[in-house]
Amino acid sequence: MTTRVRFAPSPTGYLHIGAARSALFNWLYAKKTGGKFLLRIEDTDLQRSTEESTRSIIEGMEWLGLSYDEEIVFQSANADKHRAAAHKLVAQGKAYRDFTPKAERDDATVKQGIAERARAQSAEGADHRSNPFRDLSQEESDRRVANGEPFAVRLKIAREGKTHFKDMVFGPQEREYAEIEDLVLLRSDGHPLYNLSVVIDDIEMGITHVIRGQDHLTNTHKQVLLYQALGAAVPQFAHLPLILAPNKGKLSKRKHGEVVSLTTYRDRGFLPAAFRNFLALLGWAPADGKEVLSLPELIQQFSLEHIHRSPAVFNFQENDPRHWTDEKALWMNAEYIRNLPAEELLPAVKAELRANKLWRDEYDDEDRDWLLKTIDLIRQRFFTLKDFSGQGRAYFSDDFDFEPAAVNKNLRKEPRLRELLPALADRLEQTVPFTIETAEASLRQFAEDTGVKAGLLINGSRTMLTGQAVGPSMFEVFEILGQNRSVERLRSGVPWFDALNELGDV
RNA sequence: GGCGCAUUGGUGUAGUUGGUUAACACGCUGCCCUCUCAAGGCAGAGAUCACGGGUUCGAGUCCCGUAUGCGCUACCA
Repeated sequence: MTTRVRFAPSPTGYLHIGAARSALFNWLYAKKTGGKFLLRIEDTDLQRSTEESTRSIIEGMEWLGLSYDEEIVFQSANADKHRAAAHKLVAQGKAYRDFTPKAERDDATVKQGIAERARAQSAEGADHRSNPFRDLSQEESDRRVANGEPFAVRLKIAREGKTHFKDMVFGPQEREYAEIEDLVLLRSDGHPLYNLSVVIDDIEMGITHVIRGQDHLTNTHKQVLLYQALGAAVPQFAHLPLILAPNKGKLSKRKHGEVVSLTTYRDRGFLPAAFRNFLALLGWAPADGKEVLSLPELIQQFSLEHIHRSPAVFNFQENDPRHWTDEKALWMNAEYIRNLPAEELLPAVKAELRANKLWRDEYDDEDRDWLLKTIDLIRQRFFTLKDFSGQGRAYFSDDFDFEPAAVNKNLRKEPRLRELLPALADRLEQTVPFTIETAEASLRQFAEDTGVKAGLLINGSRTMLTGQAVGPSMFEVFEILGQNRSVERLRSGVPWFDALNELGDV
């Protein structure tokens, strides 16, 4: 039988990284087993669901490269089927109508309400099967319906027994029926509820493996009961450990902001492959310990058996721009930027340069080789795609900023540089041909002639040419920037040297 | 309140059926390289394997309890 898995987000916000990881694991499992990966949008909560959110989920998945098979299923379109199934269960005596008036609940205090109700019930000796309408006669029930009395539909769970299922991650699970209440399938306004909808849709879609967050682990028992009542085959389940915030609390938008949104990583210069690789390592580890994995390797290595059971902490420090997200994610991205074949990195760099008006059409043809060489040179020190337009700006434009700290350290400290640098420019202008080797030879000779350390000139040049204190080997920069631009930039400094001194300490 | 799940250095993880100094990656420190900063190489700090009992010749690995965290317990999803 072909594996069929699904990712079933509710479109009530952007794509959360935890959800993105669920999608990834489902997708990987489908690829691994040669099965299908389906997408179902659980938009039954009309109040909170938005089309915009649906779009962003799809975009996020596209960005991660998680393509889905078959048409997207919108759960709201199946509401009639869900209702029909519930009514059929009533007709079969497997569910019953509950005419108890609906209790209003306050979202903010539900948890508290649950605990209080539980305490009250156990105090008066009531159990989950105490509903007075559970054993109402068919005639009486029909009479009330004919009278127009509103009712919810609840699943009728046997008093004795237990449910079992074997979770592929958490192992064998069982639960006493006594622990499970007669769950509501249909609200009194006819609206189908989550557990019913999920089960009906999963059956309908032929889902063979349900891979989802651990928050659904205990609810799975209810769903197993539903599969059985419906006479359907129970799929395999695999629950994934949750992803927690640094304080081991819940990772939420409200509390943690954009760091939990997948789009943030796209917008801040992550390579999808890098983030995907990082995400795969949250709660799962390859058998051989090799962590940087290409997509084929990831698929090949992936297995549900190597997912572990304890929650993963997503480590980041709010209010610290340097550690705004997990350091390993940042490292992974740098790793990809550094090691991907330059050709493969090119499209992402192009998009970044374009967005910052640094792209020139020549990069597509006659200057393509130069571009590739430049990318290769500067990427060694980069962490995100943003660095190509930030730190790397001077390679693509003459209009770049000087880092105050760099100017301070490499230019201002040595007043002689205001004469030395233009003189060096003269020397380099006469260096023909102009290559890494000849530029180095000329500069070193010039240093010797003028009696200064080569390092002084090198570091000064770096800041003059790139605005930065750090960067690639200077002689390679000379060559990449070319003789004209190098010479020009070395000379351009004199006027603002003075201006800078007026600024005082930076 | 009840039920469930988890607990290996700061973080992510490896530790297949209990057996010598608890492994890897990120991060951190130092050194080397060097024109800077990375990368890379080398070295190092950091874990009484949550705690307490047990079983055993021997436990991170098995059992019981405790604590802590998380999840579920809704006419939310």
